[in-house]
Amino acid sequence: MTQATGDPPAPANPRRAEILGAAAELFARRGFHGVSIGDLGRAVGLTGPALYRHFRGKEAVLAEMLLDISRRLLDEGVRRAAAPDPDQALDSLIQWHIAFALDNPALITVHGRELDNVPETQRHQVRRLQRAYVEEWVGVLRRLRPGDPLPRTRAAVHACFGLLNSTPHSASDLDREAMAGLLRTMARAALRATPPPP
Amino acid sequence: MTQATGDPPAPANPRRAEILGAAAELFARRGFHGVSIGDLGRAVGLTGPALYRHFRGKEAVLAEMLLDISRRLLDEGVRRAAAPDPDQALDSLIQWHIAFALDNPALITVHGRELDNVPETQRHQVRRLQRAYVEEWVGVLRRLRPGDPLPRTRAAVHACFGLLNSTPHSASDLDREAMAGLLRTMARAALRATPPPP
DNA sequence: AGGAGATGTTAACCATCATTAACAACGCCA
DNA sequence: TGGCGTTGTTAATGATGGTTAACATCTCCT
Repeated sequence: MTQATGDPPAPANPRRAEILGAAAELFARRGFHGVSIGDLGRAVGLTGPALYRHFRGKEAVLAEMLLDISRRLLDEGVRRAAAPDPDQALDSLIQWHIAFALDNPALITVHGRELDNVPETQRHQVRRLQRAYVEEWVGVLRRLRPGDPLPRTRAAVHACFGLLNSTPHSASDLDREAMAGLLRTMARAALRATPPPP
Repeated sequence: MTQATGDPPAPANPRRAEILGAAAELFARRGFHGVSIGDLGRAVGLTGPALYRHFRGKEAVLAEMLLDISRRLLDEGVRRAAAPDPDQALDSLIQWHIAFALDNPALITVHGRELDNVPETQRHQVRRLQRAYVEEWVGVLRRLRPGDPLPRTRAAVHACFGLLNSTPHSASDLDREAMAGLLRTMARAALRATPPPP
């Protein structure tokens, strides 16, 4: 027994998950504004308005999607960054991010592109989570590059994300294992390279 | 005297350039479908329909923009890749791409995101130009990593573009020179790293 | 059996949008 | 001076979109 109000259900509903999955693919391919509610329903075998039984609206789908991604990235990121040896922590973070990007190319794409279309309150939450995730990386990296000025360390992390998140745009001629190995090698080298003097 | 048909002018019109510049910013920030023709006109101090005096339509603006970017990247890319020493050629390519990305963050963003919204015929042209640009890099890199299987070299180039194109998403706490130096160091290291055995 | 809640559907609404039509001002050359 | 091409404007048009309303099923619990 859920409440009798017109509010969409909060619990983990299989339909909700199905819609979120289809929305990820569509948003990634055509952009948030390029996907209609009709497209979205059709992608899961429904008509457009059926969507309102599960979400408050189109923006709510995006918001929940981005919140979910950001939380998943951060949760595991915190765990991996906690390794005592910064070398191991960094490598563990890199492998985590690569696995996530290879497993969820559409999510990574949307995560990087559509934040502006999330309603304000939730946009702030997503931003906080994203920042926190970046800071996990920055914290580990700072132990490896002690003299590096903080803004540059942060910029290096962002650049590294750009590298790792390029996965969805590579035509993917490589099988998963080869791609993961390549990205890992490149990311490690990029982050360990000695930057020019400040 | 141009022709009396309703066709928009082809020559380098200052208004056209102004519109293209404003469109780049808007498309980068809100996505192609998130920008209306009214927004576009307003951004250059006109009303929406005035745009049709200069372009055949909204898609034509995007098409011309992407064609222009792709051509500029490729033209200079060919020039730089021609350096006899592959080491120098690679470094020259890296610095060219960094300069372009730092000077035109909006263009780089749109270039990477909106290809699907270009009408078919021109989309094919853009794709050809993009591929050709990638192949310039691949050609240089192959001389530096002779044993590397081709698909992996290509994937490495795509990943490197991801790294370099991350510029617009970094909050840019770094001044231009510092950012350029950082990206150059990271890109060089990433591309020179020895990948795992195939 | 029956009633309630969950989950769909179709029809209706209003806003927005891309595009075109009709009309106005300005500059330039014959 | 007169007319034509250029570059604007506002008004109209037709399509599409997000959202809501009204109505239909189905399931499940009593």
